[in-house]
Amino acid sequence: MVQMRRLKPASRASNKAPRLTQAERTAISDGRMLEAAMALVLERGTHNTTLREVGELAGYSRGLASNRFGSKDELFAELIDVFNERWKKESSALVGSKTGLEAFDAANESIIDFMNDNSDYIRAMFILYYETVGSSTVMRERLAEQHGAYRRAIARYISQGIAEQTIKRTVDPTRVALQYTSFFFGLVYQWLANPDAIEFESALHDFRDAMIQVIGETDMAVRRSA
Amino acid sequence: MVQMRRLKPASRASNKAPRLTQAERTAISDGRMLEAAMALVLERGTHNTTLREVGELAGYSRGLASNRFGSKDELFAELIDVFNERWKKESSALVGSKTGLEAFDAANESIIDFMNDNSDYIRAMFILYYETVGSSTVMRERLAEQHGAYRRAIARYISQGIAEQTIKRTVDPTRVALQYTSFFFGLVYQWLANPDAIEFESALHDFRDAMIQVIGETDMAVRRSA
DNA sequence: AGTCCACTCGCTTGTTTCGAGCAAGCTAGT
DNA sequence: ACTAGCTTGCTCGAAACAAGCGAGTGGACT
Repeated sequence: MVQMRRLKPASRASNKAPRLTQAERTAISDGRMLEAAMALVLERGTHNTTLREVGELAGYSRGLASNRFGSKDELFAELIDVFNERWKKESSALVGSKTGLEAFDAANESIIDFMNDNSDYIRAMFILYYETVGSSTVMRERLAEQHGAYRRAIARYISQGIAEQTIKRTVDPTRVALQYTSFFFGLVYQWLANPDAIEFESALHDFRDAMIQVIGETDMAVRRSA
Repeated sequence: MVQMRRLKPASRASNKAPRLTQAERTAISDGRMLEAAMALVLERGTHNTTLREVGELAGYSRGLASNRFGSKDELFAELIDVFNERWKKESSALVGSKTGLEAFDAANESIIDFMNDNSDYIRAMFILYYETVGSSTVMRERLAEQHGAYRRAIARYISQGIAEQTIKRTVDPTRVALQYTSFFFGLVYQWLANPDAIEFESALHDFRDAMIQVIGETDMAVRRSA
């Protein structure tokens, strides 16, 4: 059970006036509520989280979450957007200007890094991802859009790898991309259901190696360099 | 929108007395309600399906679904159990007494068959599977149990394959099993989000071939027959 | 063997509780 | 005084539970 202590509400009565703009104020309360929502989703899933709890855990009233986000669905959509933003930033920081196989490996490692540092974050994110799949068409379309983006990103790395002759030219990038994303989503799914049973990092490395063994140019079928 | 016509309630006033036991009676109404629940989940997801609708679509009253299953969660748990039962039957029919690589391929094909014949069924089943992952601990444990069973089954086929020398003896069955189940769950997940983007059958075949290329004895790295 | 009563059990209906969502109201800064 | 962030009041609907209804059944008594 999450301790329902109310966080101090935005310290408005501070001695030196913080001098905030309106946008900054709402950003603070929104942030607090999103954080609270994440904690609650982690603990009980979206289903058993109420907007009342979100508002109160964030240090506000019963109704604020409703008032700001309009609906539960929109709150969670917002959460997913925040997650995606942060993920994209993390990933592109590690991939940088790399291309092809190198970029692919960097992306792979960025997932592992992100996972190690923010496993709760990731957990909540994917709970949202998976629960959304049975929702309204609107939500599902956004999800499909995201999935497509992942697949395209991977496919691009593979194409580059072919151009750079680190990957066999007989390989179909979109098929490989689908294999990779499928493996990844499925791995996370099983990890969510039973974290103890899944060795996340080594599973990803194993899969990467197996994949390169199939799609890499023969002299490339080596262990990734640490 | 599902047409909300009430099905004829169990024809008790039949001319030749059906002479049913209590257990048979409840089995009929339970079955009708599970069927209704499936249809509604398919159409709107678990979220937007009410117990009232389930009962009424099945041809009964507002409250029966509640009365029988106790809670929404338990109804869906029951649905999952029914699905699993049917799946297991289908699968073991095709696997039969096969072992090793043959059994693995048969299992793979059974999925494809089941998919082609009952895609709605599967769809509903996995919506439930994925939505459950963020639920209460009890539910998640059942899910974890299921996942573990799948992994163990695949691992057994791999082990047999090693014994039969169709699969390299350097292969770790549990790792390969995890790769396979991950791929499968992730593929279904993306298919749920966007059925049009995913070519289910060929994706499974592709993956199977890639896997065998890695784990099969060199002379085994051939296309599956048919 | 036939009649009747009481009981069982599948199903319904009444009711409570609680969450989502909306609207109107309040209040601290400008 | 006005704006804008936040709260409170309220309505609607779903879940869950309890009490009730009624058809069919078994047992007792004649």
